[in-house]
Amino acid sequence: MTVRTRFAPSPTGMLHIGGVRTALFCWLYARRHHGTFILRIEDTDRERSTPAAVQVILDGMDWLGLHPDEGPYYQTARYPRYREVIRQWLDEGKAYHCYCTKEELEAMRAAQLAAKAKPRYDGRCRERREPRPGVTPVVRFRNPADGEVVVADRVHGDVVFDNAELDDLIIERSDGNPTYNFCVVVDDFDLRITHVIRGDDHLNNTPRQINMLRALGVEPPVYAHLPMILGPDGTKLSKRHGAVSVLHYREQGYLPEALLNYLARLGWSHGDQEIFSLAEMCQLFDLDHVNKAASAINPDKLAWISQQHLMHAPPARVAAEFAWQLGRLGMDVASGPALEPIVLAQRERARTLREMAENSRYFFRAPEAYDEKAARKHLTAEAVPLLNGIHTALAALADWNAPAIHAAIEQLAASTGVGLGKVAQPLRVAVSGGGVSPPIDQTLAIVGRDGTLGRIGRAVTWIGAQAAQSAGS
RNA sequence: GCUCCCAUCGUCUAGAGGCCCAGGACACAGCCCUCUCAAGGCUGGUACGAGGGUUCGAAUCCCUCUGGGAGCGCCA
Repeated sequence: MTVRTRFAPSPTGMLHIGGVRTALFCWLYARRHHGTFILRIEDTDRERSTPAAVQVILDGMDWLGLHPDEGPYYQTARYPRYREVIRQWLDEGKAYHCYCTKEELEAMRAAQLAAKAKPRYDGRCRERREPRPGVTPVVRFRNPADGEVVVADRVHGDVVFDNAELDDLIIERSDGNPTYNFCVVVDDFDLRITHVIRGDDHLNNTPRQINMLRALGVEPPVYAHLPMILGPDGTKLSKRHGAVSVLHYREQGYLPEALLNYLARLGWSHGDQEIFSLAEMCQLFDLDHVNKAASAINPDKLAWISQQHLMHAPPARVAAEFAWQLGRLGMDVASGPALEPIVLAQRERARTLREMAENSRYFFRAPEAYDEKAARKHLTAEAVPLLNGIHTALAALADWNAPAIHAAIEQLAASTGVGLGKVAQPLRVAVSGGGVSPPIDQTLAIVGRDGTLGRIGRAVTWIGAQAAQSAGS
């Protein structure tokens, strides 16, 4: 039997990190077993589901590369099928009409809570034959009254529930719409889902779903309930703490495979390995090494993993996302230097593509001002002869490339009897505007000869102006 | 309140009775490398929630407690 997994988000909010992790594990499991990954949109909540939310889910999955093999299926498109099952269950006595009003139900709940009992429907309409005038009924599933249900969970082991704890849940509302737990069961059955991988907030729903599956005449699929993901502070994910749309991570400059790598390690492990390519994850993922305990997001580690991927991904691939980030900063990529050399020069000093872009501005535009501290330290009167000297040497270079530039700088340093840093730092500030950049030869190679010579000249002029100003004041 | 789940360094985790006076990773500190910043290398500190068992032996098995979390909707 081929593996069939599904990711079933409800389009009522955004697709955040928790949902993505669930989707990832479903996708990974399907890939690992050469199975089918299905996307199903659970939009039976007509009030809160929106097309925009559906689009956000689709866009997010697309950016991440978690493409479904089947679907998306929409529950709202399957209403006739749900009605059919409900009719059948009504005929077979597996479901019944309940004429209790919302007020009655509320009173019941209040009384039970007051008696320190678990609030649940008491089954008072179970044997009712006659309709009740003026009340549009709901349909309830007739849950077995006794015995127990065992959820054979791949991450938690066997979890046993008493049927006595379960009440008869509503499967069709009085407005005729089916409800979530019921739709899930019918869909998982119709779609022949073999492995239900989802958040463990659904563990408590599972025994009811198993009972309904059995009413349908099938044995349940394999279940795997994943632990929750918590915010950096160890509390539930909220808007304040990490519950942001996945696309936000793109804006922050993360490579999708880096995000996915991080998420895979949140709750799953393969010995001591931390860095995984997509292919490795697909090959190694299993349910046996999924953790049972909830885990907190650690932004520092995400950033580190991001950098690892930046350093090891093909430069051409990084360059594509890098271009997008530069564009966001208003850089004119088309008329600037080639991107791949910049990626190569910058990737070990940037944790995200966004950082890389912010640190690469001077490759596209001459600095408008010098970093104050760096200028005070390096753009000094002592630096002027050095800058003039290197200007001359660089202007005379036959070939403009890093080794040649490096040789020129070394030669100047040697002939003037100073260390390499004495030449490199003023040069770095002159060209980049600050005290930090890739190795100076690489930096100059990318900036280009014209740009470099111009910026050196401007720095010398600036030093002169500073001197004149302080002399005059 | 009831039912269910969970519990190893600050964080992510390895660990399926002896290999563990607990290993890796992030973060942190120091050193090395070095034209800056990084990257990289080396070194260091910090953890089995508590109490009872079982066993020759327990982070690993059992019980209780404590602490977290989830569910208990005509929400999904």
